[in-house]
Amino acid sequence: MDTALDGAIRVFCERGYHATSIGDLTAAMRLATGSVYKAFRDKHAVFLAAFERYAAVRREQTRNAAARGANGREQVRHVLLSYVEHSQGSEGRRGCIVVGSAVELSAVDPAMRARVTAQLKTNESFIAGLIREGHADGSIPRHVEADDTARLMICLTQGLRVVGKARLPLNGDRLVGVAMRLLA
Amino acid sequence: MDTALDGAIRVFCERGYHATSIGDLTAAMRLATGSVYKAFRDKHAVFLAAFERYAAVRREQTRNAAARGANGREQVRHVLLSYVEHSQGSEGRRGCIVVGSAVELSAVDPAMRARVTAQLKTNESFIAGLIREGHADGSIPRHVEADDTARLMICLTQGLRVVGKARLPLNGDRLVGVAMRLLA
DNA sequence: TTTATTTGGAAACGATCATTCCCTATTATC
DNA sequence: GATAATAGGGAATGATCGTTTCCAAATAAA
Repeated sequence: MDTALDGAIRVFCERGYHATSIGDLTAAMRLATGSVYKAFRDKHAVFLAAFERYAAVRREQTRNAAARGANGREQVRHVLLSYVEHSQGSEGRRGCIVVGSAVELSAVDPAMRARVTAQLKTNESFIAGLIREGHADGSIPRHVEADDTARLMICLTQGLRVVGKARLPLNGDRLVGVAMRLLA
Repeated sequence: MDTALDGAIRVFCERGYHATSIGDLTAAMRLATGSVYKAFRDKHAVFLAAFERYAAVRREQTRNAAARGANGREQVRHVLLSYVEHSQGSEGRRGCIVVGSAVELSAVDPAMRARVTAQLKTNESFIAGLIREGHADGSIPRHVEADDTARLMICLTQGLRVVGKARLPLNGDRLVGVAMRLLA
């Protein structure tokens, strides 16, 4: 089932919700029409399940990236680097289902909007926590305000996905090098 | 005609391309179906015209915002402030047609992708130019690299539109205050 | 006034969409 | 081994989409 959902994630990321037909879904999930409707109530339910799985995987990937840093500052740096990497290449061109949901659905689908904001806030407070760790371990100056800086970094990460989907090249080292000035 | 296009912009921003039906368009443009097809070849042509007009208006608004600054650094600050303002409130909830096109169409529509990247690059080099002005007038230190910083700021602005569409509150003064550290 | 010409509006069309229904294997139960 | 139950696949269905076509009204020309 997860392998089928991975296929759904792939096609939903690439084309978004409305441009993905049931035919696209059955092809990507390697399931027949009837089987999809046996497992999910409707297309919206497939999208919701794909979103949940995608968000969970991405949360874990972000936490793994942070774990590669030795202090708060380095942890933030690795999170940003991870975001740039995921916004590039084939995955970057495919796109992010969270950004896609925010842009395509949040205006007309309160349930999806709630999940988008939840994911954004989770990541935001995770980054704010890393900044506070940096305060504690001395790697980030105290005058760097955690909450505002974290919200700005969330904007940055979501923007990376947009720019990456438009296929502008993103140099991880240089962009993150510039972004780290926010922690100076 | 421009007033009709403004209606099209409104509905395309809010719902995106695929979720906007011809019925939505005729209502928003205050035109009957036949009249829309008399003025445009098809739905895609309406979207393209709406995109062009939106992009031109936004370019001018961004340049007007920059003109409010007395030096390079202040000009960048006003551009960022302008983006936060446009990403908030009813306009922020409505969304940006450039971001929408990047997310919804750039994967499958090369013509639209080209226009998205053109708009991003135009804004990027505009910001880079402002930073170089700051270099010249002494308001921005020379060690602030213009191109990379400008690209990062483009990511930031596009991310602001995503986060604003998800209806997270954005405090302009505080966010821009944090972002201005990039020019320190 | 009458006749072209143009503009706006609504019904009609084929195509495609999401969804349902039914049939066929396959597995589990007795 | 026979039967019941379940899961998967694909054709049928009603609705909606984008598009076309035709008609009426208004304007300009004669």
